[in-house]
Amino acid sequence: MVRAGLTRERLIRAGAELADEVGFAEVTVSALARRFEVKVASLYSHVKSSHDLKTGIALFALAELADRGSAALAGRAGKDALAALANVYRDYATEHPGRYAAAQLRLDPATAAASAGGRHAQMTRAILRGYDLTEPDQTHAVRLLGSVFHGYVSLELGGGFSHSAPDTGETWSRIVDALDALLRNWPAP
Amino acid sequence: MVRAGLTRERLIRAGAELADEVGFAEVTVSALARRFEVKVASLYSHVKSSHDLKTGIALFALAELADRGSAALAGRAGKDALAALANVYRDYATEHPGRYAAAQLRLDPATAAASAGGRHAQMTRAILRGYDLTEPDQTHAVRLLGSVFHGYVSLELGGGFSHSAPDTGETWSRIVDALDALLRNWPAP
DNA sequence: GCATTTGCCTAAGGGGTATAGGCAAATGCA
DNA sequence: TGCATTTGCCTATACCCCTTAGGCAAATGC
Repeated sequence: MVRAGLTRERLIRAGAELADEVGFAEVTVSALARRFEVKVASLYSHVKSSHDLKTGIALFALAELADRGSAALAGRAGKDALAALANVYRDYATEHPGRYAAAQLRLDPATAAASAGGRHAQMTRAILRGYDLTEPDQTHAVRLLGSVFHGYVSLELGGGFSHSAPDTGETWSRIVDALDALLRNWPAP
Repeated sequence: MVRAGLTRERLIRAGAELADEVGFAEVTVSALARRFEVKVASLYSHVKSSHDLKTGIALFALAELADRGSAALAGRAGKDALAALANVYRDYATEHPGRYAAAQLRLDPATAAASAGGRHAQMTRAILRGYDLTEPDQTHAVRLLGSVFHGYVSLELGGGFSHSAPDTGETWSRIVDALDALLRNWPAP
């Protein structure tokens, strides 16, 4: 019988594509086996479990998103950098909703530490170098930016803003304006 | 045989409690049946499906959260109101993580329209009456506040801010300060 | 007190997860 | 090139969750 050439990496990539098509929650070992025209049990030599598969997809998405962020940030500073990173998150979520959802998977501390999660925090910190913030305000601002990016994108993706004017792209760019103004004029405690 | 006295409402309440204990994703018709010491099939006279049960829990949580918001907002305005509503969301998520997760369930448009979702948007709009914003900036601001509240709370709950100083309560109150400053000084387009 | 309704039950089928053990294809080495 | 070993995918099996159909007994209504 001809072998399918399964690999942990191929399974994770295919899982990411499947997530974008049907949603991350619907990514299942069985569905993936069907996609490769292979029996379910065959996948268990390559991934430890369904959870392991999903974790793999999450790490993949986190890294891919961090790569896009780094690329967008190169050569930019200040508001320009802020808008660029903001758009990376929003565009990624639009193009790859399943992967974006995967990136939100709760990871156990050890896995999280080894993930690209730290790169994301570093990118936000890099943007803040264009503004005049010192600790602990810088950390507060990192958390605020993370919250806005994640919150907005997930509400928009979840349909929370649908069917209402003005359009969400307009709001997004005004929010970036507002964040820029806030960072330039961060209130004293 | 003694009847258990099942009711749609009792099932949804118990489902909400179960969600807080084991996580919303682990709320299952089977688990609920075990909790009532009843056979699984018995629940299907009260809820249409597993999805219907989860939707019920989501609507319950959305309404409960809106009630808390209304109560907190009564008699407050300006930054005081802003901080009060912000804390309602954060405290609810801390006390009832499963219900908070349930409130994030994506609802179909008809169900969403009949939910307490609209009350949430109205509460945020009410806060903005204490600031000097006109449309469309008011809508942009509503979306920003929603994004920050939801984003911060879900990142904090997901462990995104863990193991790092300063503590998250401190950041939260500084973020409320920052939002207040931003709303008082919203940038022109 | 009896008929009707209601509530929970048993039975059964379908899909996902996971493990054990088997056979054949690929690989490595003389 | 031929044989032994390793590797990859398979069948079989068991368990859990979801869902529907149909049955019997408790509660309700007249």
